Amino acid sequence: MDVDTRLLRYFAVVAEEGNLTRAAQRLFVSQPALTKQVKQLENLLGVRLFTRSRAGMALTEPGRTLAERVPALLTDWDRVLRDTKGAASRAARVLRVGFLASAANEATPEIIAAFARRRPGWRVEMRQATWSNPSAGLSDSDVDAALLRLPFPGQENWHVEVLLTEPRWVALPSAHPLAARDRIEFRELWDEPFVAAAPETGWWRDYWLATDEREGTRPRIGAVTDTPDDWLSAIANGYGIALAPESAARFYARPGVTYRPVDGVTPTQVGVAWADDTNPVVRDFVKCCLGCGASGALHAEGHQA
Amino acid sequence: MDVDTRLLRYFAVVAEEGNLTRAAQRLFVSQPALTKQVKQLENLLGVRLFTRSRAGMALTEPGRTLAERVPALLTDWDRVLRDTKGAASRAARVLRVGFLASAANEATPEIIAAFARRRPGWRVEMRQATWSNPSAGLSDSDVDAALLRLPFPGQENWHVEVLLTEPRWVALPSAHPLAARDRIEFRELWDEPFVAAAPETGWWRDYWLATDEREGTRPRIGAVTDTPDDWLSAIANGYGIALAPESAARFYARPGVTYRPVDGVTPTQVGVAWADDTNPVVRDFVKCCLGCGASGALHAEGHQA
DNA sequence: TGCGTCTATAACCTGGCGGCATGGATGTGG
DNA sequence: CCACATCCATGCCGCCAGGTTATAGACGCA
Repeated sequence: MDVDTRLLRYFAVVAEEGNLTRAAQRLFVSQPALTKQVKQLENLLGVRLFTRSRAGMALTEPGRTLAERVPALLTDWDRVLRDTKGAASRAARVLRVGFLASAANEATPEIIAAFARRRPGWRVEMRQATWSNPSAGLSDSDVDAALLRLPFPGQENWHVEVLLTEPRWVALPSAHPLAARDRIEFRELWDEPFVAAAPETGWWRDYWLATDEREGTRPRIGAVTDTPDDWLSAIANGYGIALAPESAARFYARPGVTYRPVDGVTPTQVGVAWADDTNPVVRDFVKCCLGCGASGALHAEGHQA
Repeated sequence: MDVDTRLLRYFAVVAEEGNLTRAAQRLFVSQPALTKQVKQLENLLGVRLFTRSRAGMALTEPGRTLAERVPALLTDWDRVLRDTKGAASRAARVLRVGFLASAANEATPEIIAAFARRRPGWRVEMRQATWSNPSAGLSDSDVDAALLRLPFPGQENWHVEVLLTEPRWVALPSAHPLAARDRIEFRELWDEPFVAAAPETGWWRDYWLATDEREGTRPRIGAVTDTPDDWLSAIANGYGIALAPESAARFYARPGVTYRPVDGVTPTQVGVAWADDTNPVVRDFVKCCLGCGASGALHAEGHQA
């Protein structure tokens, strides 16, 4: 009897949530689709897994049995997936490193060089990820390690080391009145339209909208972008403003976009994350990040700030 | 990253077989369909799993990694499936027993009665299976135990106890010339058209065509049926003849169909099979089968034979 | 009585799976 | 040397299953 792991994921979330509507939101599918999928799983097994009521979905006895064991199945599968993809890159002597645009910085070339010295014969393959993939391929085991902005969704599932911390600034259209100012209070930006990440990124989106630091004020969304290019264009074209790491001022300078320091938002960090702590090659890479990354990045920053 | 277990099953068979064409036959799908599925799995993982050549499909290094671990994943899933369905029947105090039509006999009611005495409060739910499901639901964990004709495909995967042995006879249209005879040599039937089970039943079909006892002569197929009713009709209408257990002469007597003893074919057995040997209720049922089943069945047989 | 909060149903669109027929590459035997 | 057998790949088509939006139905609450 065959099942798609998607069905099992869906089931697990509904079981945990006890509520179709909320589960559907978490899974980024419509509620009717979830209804159908749950029903299909029940038909497939020939077992009623939930008792429905207007209060929500409550597990039946066999439903509980299933719910207890599905998570292990799914993590087993993830593990096999990782090993398989890992075997491919190991065979090719390639270390796959994902990164979010904003997480690569002056230190990155140095890290790669250091790794090359430490592991001759190996090649680093850098893969840039879009915002809609906030773990930069880690969650699909598409990469062995990732350079990321912290915090990121699912951070607790991986090994993470912080590489550097820097303040968040704001990127605005150069014509914007506030662009003339030297420093800006975040409170002054509450009513501005923001250029945001896709909704599927969950609280990652919220983090860069700083929803926690708005005292309840709802952010206005002026545009949704998925890559640095789109993002810069959207800002330059006046669709909105956006928070960005200080280093973006150097890496993503563009006519029409001005970066300014902001007071009143927490700083952001760059970190390296990886899944398999038993892989010596990955550990070497992490060491390179920590070694030259920390000093190198700080050095560069001190230089240019 | 979601996968259907079907993909994994397909992959496992191709990996084991090393040959798409043969794997497709084993899986009862067309070879192009398999090609596509294997390719899809490779695309999904972003990993080349096989190296193709005219010699067949050879696993790559990552392919080997995957092939080593997929069987365990699949059996884990089967296990969870069994536990979930089992939880449902346990909660309802129902013992689900599958049976192939020809495996139920005079002893069956007695077995059920004995079980009812041993487990008051429990109910036995008898589920008749079609020929296309030779394990009578055991393979999908749809039943806790099954009364089957031995041997059956996948027999080695389950616990099995033999309940009785009986010769195979032949069922023929009453108008058939051989119906006038008292005994028939199997060799005389080699050229007759047979009423057979569906091809998907693999060697189960062959067993009832007695292909092993034809010294290479290809059986002729006159009709394919899935249930006793169809089967009887097909024979009565002269589409073909068929081997059948001796007891069928009593249980499936019908005008137009005559049963005759056959020499030169191995006898057949009825057995009880079950998956979960740790389930005390199932063990009780098996005991009932062995206790009253053996004596009862033999008794009844002696009576009527 | 009307509203908010659940889940279920209906109608529709699309993509993927499976089947058949066929192509292309490559050894093998008459 | 050519016809054939044996592999895997491709093209085309029918069908089903998944997703979406809109809406219905059940029920508690103000």
